[in-house]
Amino acid sequence: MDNHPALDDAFLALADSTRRSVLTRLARGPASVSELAAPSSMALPSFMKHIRLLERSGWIRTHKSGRTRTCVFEPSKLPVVDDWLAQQRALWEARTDRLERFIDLETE
Amino acid sequence: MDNHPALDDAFLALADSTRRSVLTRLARGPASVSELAAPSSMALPSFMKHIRLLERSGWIRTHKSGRTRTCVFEPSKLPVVDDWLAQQRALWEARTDRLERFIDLETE
DNA sequence: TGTTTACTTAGCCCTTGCGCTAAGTGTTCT
DNA sequence: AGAACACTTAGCGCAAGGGCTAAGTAAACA
Repeated sequence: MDNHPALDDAFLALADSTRRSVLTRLARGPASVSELAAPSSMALPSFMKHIRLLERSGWIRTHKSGRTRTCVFEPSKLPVVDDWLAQQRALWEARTDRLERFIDLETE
Repeated sequence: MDNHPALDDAFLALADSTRRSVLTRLARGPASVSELAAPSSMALPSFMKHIRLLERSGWIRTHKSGRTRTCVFEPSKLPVVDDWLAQQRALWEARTDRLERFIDLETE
C-alpha cells in the first residue's frame, strides 16, 4: 500500500510552497507559465523546474501553442493522495476505538 | 495559505515509502525503532534518519526509556495536511460548478 | 563481570532539489 | 526586417535526501 512510487512524487510535489501556490492558482482555471510565475519573484528557469516537477508528478498537464505554455490542473491526483490519508485516518480511528473499548472494560 | 513551512516538512515526510510504512504501522499503536525497522532491510543508521525526519516534521513523537526508543503517531498532523487538500478540492469543485453553469447558459 | 542488545555518532558517497546567470530558439508584434 | 516576448537550454553552486560502514555508548541479561 505504501510502496507506491507515484505517491513519492505526488507528495514531494506538495512539499514546496511555490508549487502549492501554483496548484492553488490552477484549481481556479488554466494559466500560462508567465502568469503563474508573476507573483513569485524567482528567475524563470528556476520557476520552470517547479512546473516540470508538477508535470512529472502528475498534478498538472501542459501544452504549448505558439510561444506560450499553458498549464492545467489534473484533478485525478487528488483522490490518490486523499485515499492514502483517509486510510491513515481510518487506522488511527480504529485504534482509538479499540483503546476506548479497552478502557471501558477496565473501568466497569 | 500555501506559504506554510510546516506543510513543506509534513508533505516531504510522506514522500518516501519507508516513512509512509512507518506511519501506517504506528497508526495501529506505538512501537520501538527496531520493531519498525525490522521489515525494511535497511541499515539502522539509515533507518534512523527516517525516524528523525518524521519526528522533525511532527508526524511522530519519540521518547527513550532504558535502551529502547519508542515512537508514537502524532494525530494532530493529519488535519493540517487534510485541510490543505480539502481547500484544493473545494477550489476545483467551485470551478467545475462555474463551468457547468456556463455550459448550461450556452446550450439553453 | 562479561556479553548481548538497542540504539547513536561520525563520516563518506552519490543523487536530487532549488536557486542563479548567460545565451539560444521560435513566435508575435510593429 | 527588427524588436519584443515567452519560454528553453546549458551550466554552475550549495544544501539536503537517502544509502552505507565502522566504531561508540549505555542498559539489560547471564
